[in-house]
Amino acid sequence: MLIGDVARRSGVSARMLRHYDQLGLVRPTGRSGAGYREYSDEDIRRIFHIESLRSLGLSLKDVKRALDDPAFTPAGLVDDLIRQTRDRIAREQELLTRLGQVGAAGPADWADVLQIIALLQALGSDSAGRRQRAALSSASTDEMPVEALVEAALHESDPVVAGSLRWALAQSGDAALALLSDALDSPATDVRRRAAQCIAEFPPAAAAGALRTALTNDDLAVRRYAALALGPRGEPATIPTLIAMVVDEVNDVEASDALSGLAAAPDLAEHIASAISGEVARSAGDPSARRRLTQALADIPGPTATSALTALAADEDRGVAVTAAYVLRLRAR
Amino acid sequence: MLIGDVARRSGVSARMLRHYDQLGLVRPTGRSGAGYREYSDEDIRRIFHIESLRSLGLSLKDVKRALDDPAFTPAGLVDDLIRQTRDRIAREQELLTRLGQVGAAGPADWADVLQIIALLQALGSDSAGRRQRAALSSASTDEMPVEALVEAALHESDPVVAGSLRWALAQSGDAALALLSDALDSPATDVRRRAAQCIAEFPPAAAAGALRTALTNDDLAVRRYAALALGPRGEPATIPTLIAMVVDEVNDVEASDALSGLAAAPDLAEHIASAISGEVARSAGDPSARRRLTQALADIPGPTATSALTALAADEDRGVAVTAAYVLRLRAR
DNA sequence: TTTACAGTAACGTAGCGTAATAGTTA
DNA sequence: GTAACTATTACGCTACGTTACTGTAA
Repeated sequence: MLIGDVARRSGVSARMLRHYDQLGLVRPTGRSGAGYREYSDEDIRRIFHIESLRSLGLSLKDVKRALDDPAFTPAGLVDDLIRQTRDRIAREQELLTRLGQVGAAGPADWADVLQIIALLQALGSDSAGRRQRAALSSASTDEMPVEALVEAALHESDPVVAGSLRWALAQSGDAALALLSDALDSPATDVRRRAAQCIAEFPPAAAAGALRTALTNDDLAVRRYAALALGPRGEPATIPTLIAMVVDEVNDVEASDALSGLAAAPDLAEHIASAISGEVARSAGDPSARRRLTQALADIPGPTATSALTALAADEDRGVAVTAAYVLRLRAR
Repeated sequence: MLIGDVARRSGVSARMLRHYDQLGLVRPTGRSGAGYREYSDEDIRRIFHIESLRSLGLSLKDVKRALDDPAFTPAGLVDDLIRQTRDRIAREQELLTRLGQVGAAGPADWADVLQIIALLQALGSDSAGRRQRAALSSASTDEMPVEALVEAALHESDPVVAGSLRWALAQSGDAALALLSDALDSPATDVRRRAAQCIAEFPPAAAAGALRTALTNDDLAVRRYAALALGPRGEPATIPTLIAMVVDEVNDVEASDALSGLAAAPDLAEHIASAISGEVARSAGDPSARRRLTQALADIPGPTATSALTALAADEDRGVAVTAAYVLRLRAR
């Protein structure tokens, strides 16, 4: 069979068949009088074998060895190919995420692209200082790679850098809020909490929706961040969480402040006071919790708070009793 | 700065810096008296820009355009790069599965590899005939690519080919059984059932363990295959499923046979008979189910079966009553 | 004679590594 | 004088496509 026929039947171009000949991979069995290559059935089988091995990613050189050198076994080579392919895939995946982050930022020109890349590199750096500078500079960038910033903020362990990233994100816009809201349901505890903390630092108007959702999150820490952010905005649904924070001594000062702010509305004040006095009853064995609750009650106006304080003035714990009595004297004026 | 310094500081080889010079990508600002390239700070910035863009996968030609041609914007190109990267990843993934299948078969030489590849190609063919031949020939192969055969068997829709694949797998060995057992918990209904059917056709001794596990599978169809395979082997745990098959008219003849086989043990016979008569009571509105249950009872020896048949001889459905009476006459001899 | 092949030879691709050879600098 | 630079030129690698020019079969 002549080269053109072979090419059509095997799908290998005539050029490549000549190349194979030159490499010694397939020497056509014969030549016609005019020097035309004549391929036998055996040659053609060999061509198919070559294509089979090439489909596994073997180089032409390895194919030649595989077909001609009996000492060359597949054992190690196949494993090698698997490893190399895995490596290539991993690299391509990284490239893809980078490209995705750049693309998501919607750069207008190549200068933007360069800025974004520099930012991404710095955000991924091992040096906290570089990450920090990147976080700060990102806020002054035209096209912020929000996706990458969120990613970085959700995984940043350095508290200073994390703070800068939250600040940078807070400047960014609603796209970041959407991504962060998704992260509230992440399987990783740390990620959920960082997401909540980020959202809490957004301008209140923009973040209110996301925070109200967070208020019912399964994760206690998430609910706490949301309560601390929403409480000062007058959201009554935060009250149970805020009181629990006072009891558990978790950001209890801020929680108390938020509660006293909420108590500016008279009906809420009554509600808060009775909820706190309920907690007092439940804190029988924990005088330090009662002391914090007493201090929280101090800033809640109204008769319910006053009567609760009166009861606390007779508390078995001396510190609690003294504090309550003092607060009562102040309120009397 | 001279080329060596630049190379050390930027990580770009001197060779590449000369190459960039030749391409016009970075023309060093000056030359020394002896013709040495002298790079300015601006040149170095440009080199870093080049490396940044290259890290996104841009070719040198595109990098040059990006840095020099203001009309060339990133808009389309980044999307193109993303698409191309996705394509490459998809291709590499396919290659990886092929390599995995070949590697898992543990070929001793390249002839084995060629055989396996041919098999894989045929198994993936669109022509049922080719798949069928591949399935049949796979059984006579030294190094069976068990992984690929299982994969094929779990997704084969043509019943003839599927049968051949099950047969081929049954010849193979325990590796296939392990893979098939995993597939019993696949999220895809079809896959689970095909796996069960495959396991059921293995030599009973080898498959017993897997089948006993399958007996408690969430999928009813899986439990049925397991019961049909294990029942004739004397496994009492199959009894409820087998009786349910009689009621539901699913392979009820084979199920009845299996039950009568199990009933060779006298205590099991009593158990089966009382279970069946319980089903009879529950089949009040379904005379055809009662008829099948009657026929199943026919082959169960012992007093419980006899008394159940006696009750059925007075069934409101004429067909059931006649059958039961006839069976009772046979048993009387 | 035309047409469709065949042949050889050689260049181009991308991104470099690796010389070989010669001049420069400290 | 020697070591450590630098310069230019050019070949090699991979797996082909393409082109140019020439020869052959039907």
